[in-house]
Amino acid sequence: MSTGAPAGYDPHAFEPFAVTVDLAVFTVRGGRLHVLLVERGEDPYKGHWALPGGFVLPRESAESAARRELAEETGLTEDTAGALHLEQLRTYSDPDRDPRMRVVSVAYAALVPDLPEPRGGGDAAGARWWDAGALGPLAFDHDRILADAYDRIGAKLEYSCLATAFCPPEFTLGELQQVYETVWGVELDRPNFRRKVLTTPGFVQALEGSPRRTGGRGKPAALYRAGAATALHPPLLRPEGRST
Amino acid sequence: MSTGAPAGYDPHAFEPFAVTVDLAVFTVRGGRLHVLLVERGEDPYKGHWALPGGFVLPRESAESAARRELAEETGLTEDTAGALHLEQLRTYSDPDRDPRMRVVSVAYAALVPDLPEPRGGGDAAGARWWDAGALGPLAFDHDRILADAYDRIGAKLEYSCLATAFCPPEFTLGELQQVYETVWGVELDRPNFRRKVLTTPGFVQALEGSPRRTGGRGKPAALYRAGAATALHPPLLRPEGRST
DNA sequence: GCCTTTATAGTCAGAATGACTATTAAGGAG
DNA sequence: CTCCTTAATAGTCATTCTGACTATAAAGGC
Repeated sequence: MSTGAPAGYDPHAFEPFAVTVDLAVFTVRGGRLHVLLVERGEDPYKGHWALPGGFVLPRESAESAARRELAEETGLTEDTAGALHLEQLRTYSDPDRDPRMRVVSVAYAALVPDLPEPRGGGDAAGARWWDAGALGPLAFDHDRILADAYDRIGAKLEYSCLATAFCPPEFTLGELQQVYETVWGVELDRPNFRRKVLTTPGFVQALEGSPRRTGGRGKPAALYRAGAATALHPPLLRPEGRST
Repeated sequence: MSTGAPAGYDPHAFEPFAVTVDLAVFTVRGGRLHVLLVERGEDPYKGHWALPGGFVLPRESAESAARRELAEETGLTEDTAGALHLEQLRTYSDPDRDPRMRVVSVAYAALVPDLPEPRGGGDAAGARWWDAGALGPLAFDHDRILADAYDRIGAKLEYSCLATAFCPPEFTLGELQQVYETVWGVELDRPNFRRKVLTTPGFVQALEGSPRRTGGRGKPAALYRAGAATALHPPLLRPEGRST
């Protein structure tokens, strides 16, 4: 706000706003994009699945609330997953988006590497990963939030180094390419992808002594870790059109 | 929100959140980027300049509130400026960002063509355009919001057709180029800019009968209006690095 | 009529990309 | 052990896109 409260504004005068966060937590497992959802144990939308989230506490910022919720739902903290990427998406404020009261929700997208199945901690009845491809309707306006989140990360892969956030600390270029192919739903040419990634300074960084990942079916692949760069110049454009 | 209020959650139990909108309204005039600011008439920050904005009313969305405030401050509605572009930026929720109470603010960026000086309508003591280059410190965290807004529109010019929102309904390619040069603070090669814009389908649309803008100093320029496209493929990249 | 200014047309080399082919190095089947 | 399959890696080549230019056209000012 800015122009000052209306003269005589009383914070308690009318039904107040509640402020919450909603999280679209994505991961790539088995060549499919997955989203973390929790099952609602109460009305409204009892039995439906929803994005994890919760109230912003009186003395915390929305981002702190998002990190707290993320830790509660996934058991992850900044330490356990250094690559954790949390990004504010946008805020949803339709007056009727929650039938119980006026709730304004700040949505975040989080990208995590493949994780173990979430422990059922927190207040959620159950939490599990769902294939993002085929989801039944979610509670509240979460379908819309999820669609916006999906658009955002797809677009962001084009001009940022974000894809490494989906990978474990050490990864092969094939795994990185898998991330792009999974999120975009397209196939990329392997040599071209490789050239692009390796000629972009700071995108990835070869591991010392060039260890290789063996045990797979083909020629062992070199290992890399995420580089220092955050932006991609020029961008790595999707074969077709874009959104946003 | 999503997981349900904590059992027994009472909306009136603690100091509630107020939800506001803040607007970074940009225009290009005289080859300089300008921002609309209002002077605060009350403490805190009395006498400082701030982004226009105000409370979200109990039955309206943040976007409606933003449009309402924008109309109040500029005298513009959707009708008067068809090209008006309003875009949600992000939400600022630091617990101490307003010393009076807990205020969560949804920030929007608006792009408008060159407008007459704003009438002093609304509750603001005074409102005027400021050169975005050299601004004194603003009230609250508005310096930060403004910086974020600036980053966003600069980045968005690269991959969207947004620049036309700064132009009047009919414009020349020179004027469009001026927008890019002003926002990015760089000089662009005129023939190359022209080539890029004209070969991007749907970016601009030549006016029927190819009228020309005369009265200027050089050869009269052809007039265009904004095309149907919203995204730029491939993008029009800035000469140097980017942000966000 | 010059001169300045701006719009517009066109050229040319380098960079980046898309579509390929070839080679290397593993595991698995026989 | 040897062939076969699989995947990683190394190149090639043509096309597209871009940046840096030069040239021409059409206005106003003197």
